[in-house]
Amino acid sequence: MTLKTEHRALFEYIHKRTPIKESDFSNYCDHFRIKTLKRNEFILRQGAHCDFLAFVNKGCLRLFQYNEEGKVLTRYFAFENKFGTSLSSFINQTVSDEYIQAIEPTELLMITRKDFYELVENVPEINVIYRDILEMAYTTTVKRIYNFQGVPALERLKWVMEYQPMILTRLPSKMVASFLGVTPYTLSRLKSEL
Amino acid sequence: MTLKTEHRALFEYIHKRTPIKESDFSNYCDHFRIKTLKRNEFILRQGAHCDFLAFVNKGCLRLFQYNEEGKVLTRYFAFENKFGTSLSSFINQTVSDEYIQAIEPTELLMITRKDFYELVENVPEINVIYRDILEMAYTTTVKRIYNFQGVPALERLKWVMEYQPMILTRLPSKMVASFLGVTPYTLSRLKSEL
DNA sequence: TTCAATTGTTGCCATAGGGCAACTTTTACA
DNA sequence: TGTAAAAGTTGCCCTATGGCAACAATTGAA
Repeated sequence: MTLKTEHRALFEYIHKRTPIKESDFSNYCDHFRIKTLKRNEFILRQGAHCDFLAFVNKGCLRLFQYNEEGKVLTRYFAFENKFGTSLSSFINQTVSDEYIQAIEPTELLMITRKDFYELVENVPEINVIYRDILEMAYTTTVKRIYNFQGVPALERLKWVMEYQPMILTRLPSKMVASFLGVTPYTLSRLKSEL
Repeated sequence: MTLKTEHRALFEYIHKRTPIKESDFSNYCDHFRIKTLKRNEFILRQGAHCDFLAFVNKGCLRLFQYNEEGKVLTRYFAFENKFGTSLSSFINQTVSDEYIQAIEPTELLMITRKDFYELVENVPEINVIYRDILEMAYTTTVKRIYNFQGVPALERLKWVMEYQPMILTRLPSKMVASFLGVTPYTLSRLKSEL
């Protein structure tokens, strides 16, 4: 039995991080169900419980929240071959402060929290993958803190240009600004300084 | 056999989070060795590998790094009953960007990375504790990002006053400023606006 | 393909926070 | 416990970024 096309990228993702046989993967990969989203469609809103984990096959997810003054604060973009979830809510089964939205027409593989934790307990490769997700999420956020604390906006922009160019090429500038923690006016001005 | 005084607080910490018998804990608690630090003493420097996890019995640790211009960026203070380590380095066995320093005369329980991961594999309670540490580290850093991205300095100060008052009462103002991401001048001015 | 709606740019001024200097207060340890 | 060094405060001015308004460019749905 051969793998469905839709599960191919996820298999490669896992295979890159830990030894895994395609035949084993195919035993449980149907827990990851395909879901397509239109541009701007939400899969999580503030106040809801995040009970899923999503792997991006195609398209892009944005994680953000609103601050007290109603300003949009963008924390993360998940492009192809990345996982997206509101991890704090997913882990602790608490209400989410964050929204998750598709920015482009998007195809996801989604697994429920319950199914995922069952795989984490019973499938060593998924256990490794979960550890990997947690570690990456953590190290990414720590880098981001140091960035906001000690790096001026123009340098943050240059960093994104170098290491995450898709953020600039695929997303509206308004969202890039929100990700960088500046207004669209300022981003526009920073660009002209490059 | 009764628990040594030095292991009491760690036992309580674990006990609060997961069922555990004192007699079981005493089987492996000697992996956590006591270490005392003088004020300002370092236990980790940038460029070293962080191969330990420290539980603070008494005193306070500061985690920080320098940015390109040499400015001190403080990320976290670990007071009594908190764990401190440079988690990215600890997890990935990479070189640390961070320093860890005692701010007060400090008493720690330290366990090596090797011993700790052995306990994580073999002792269910320690496995739970490790998951807990990762989750808290992650959710703390995410909150901090949203703080820097969308909350003005005066509000950040008020937040610390309410939720982490020890930062203000026990630490020099210079370090508080660095933690808040402002200069000591600005912190001094913010205080007069309260 | 068009055109209303959204997004991006830029001039102008406002504001938050930075940095220096001078001064005061606190601290540490001889 | 005296004193030098460090830390904290404040006046003054500077810089980075914010916010409004007017305009230009782009977009997407009919």
